[in-house]
Amino acid sequence: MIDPLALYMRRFLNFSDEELLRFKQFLKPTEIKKGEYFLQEGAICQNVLFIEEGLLRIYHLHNDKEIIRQFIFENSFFTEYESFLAQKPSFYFVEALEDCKALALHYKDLNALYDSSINFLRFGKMMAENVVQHVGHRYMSILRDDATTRYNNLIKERPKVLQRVPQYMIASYLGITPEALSRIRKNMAS
Amino acid sequence: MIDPLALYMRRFLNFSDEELLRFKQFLKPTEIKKGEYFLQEGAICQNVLFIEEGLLRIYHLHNDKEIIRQFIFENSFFTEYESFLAQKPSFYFVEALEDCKALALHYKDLNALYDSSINFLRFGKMMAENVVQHVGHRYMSILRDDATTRYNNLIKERPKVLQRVPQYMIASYLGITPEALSRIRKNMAS
DNA sequence: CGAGGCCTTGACCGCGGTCAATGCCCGTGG
DNA sequence: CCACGGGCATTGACCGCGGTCAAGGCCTCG
Repeated sequence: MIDPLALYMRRFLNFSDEELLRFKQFLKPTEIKKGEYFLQEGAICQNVLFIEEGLLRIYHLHNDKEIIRQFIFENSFFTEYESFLAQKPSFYFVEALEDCKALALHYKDLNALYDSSINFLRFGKMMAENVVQHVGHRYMSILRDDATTRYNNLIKERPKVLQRVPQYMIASYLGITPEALSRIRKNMAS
Repeated sequence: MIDPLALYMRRFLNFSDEELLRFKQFLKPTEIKKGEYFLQEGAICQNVLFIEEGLLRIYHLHNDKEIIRQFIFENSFFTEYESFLAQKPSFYFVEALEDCKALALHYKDLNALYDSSINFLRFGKMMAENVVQHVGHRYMSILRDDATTRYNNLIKERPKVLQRVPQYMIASYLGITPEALSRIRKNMAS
């Protein structure tokens, strides 16, 4: 039987069946319908998600403008680190762009897992290190590349985004306006 | 006796004296003179540093232009995560802007420490999570704020940088040219 | 058929980049 | 002690990328 969660986790560490079973005991199946929020600004992020189906976006509101930080697809873990780790109010919104099925792991349960087995701690460390690399890339890309280059990189590296996310959100993710993205696409066609 | 390293580490976890001693056994005192490199592009980052004195910068070379990613001051840990974790060639240079005294911890020794005590693993996880937050902030700041705002934030949040780093490097760190920073400063005076 | 959301297009503007000239500071050597 | 040179900051002129505002077209859905 297919078990995307086990597959995912074993790509990083070879967890025993017993460990995976223990891990899964804490997971709570959750549905987030399109347009609903997993997290709102001001709320404390209590859970890590493993997304089985669907698509989320995390964005920040600044002067009534949305700045999209990331799109999160199925078969990956997600949490709003800043709020989750410090258990303090978040500056971000996390909204479902498609109907989502996910497994939620609560803050206290995760910490219990960390204390129960060194492998979970290793895994948590690896997840954080992964995020460091990913955000680091995007940070340098913004400093280094113009908008057209960033759009081309997105096409190459995450084509799924183009297919499943409306253009004005992609623009926000790239750090430009919908008008600018429209012009970039026009210029690329010629 | 003052022990900045112990102070630093105990701000995160209460390590026992025995643990700290074990940790320190692996540290190798290192000097990096102003202008010398801790890491060059293409080399593999073999060490984590704890910087006791001095100041480093990490930058990337793109079309003969330096893009400064970070300044690293005394009393903090540093490594080039991407190269260090995967033990693969780095895209960055790490250069001393002032004479540095540092303690170097080798890749294999760090991993031995991770295996020897869960506290070191916890600490490593916290360091990574710290970087996530920090880089995350800077990422959002670039998307959200114009250059003047970013400069003002730097003044507020890291005034030491202004005192110890030449202006054209600050400009690079902010993602603008020296000329642009000069104009910003001029406008702020009036 | 009408309404609203999204994409496109055009006109205009401003932030920041580029290039070149100038000034300033400071270390070095005649 | 002064002259020179090199590195850094500043200033001005000009330009282009991307933002802003407004209008128009297209789709979907009620």
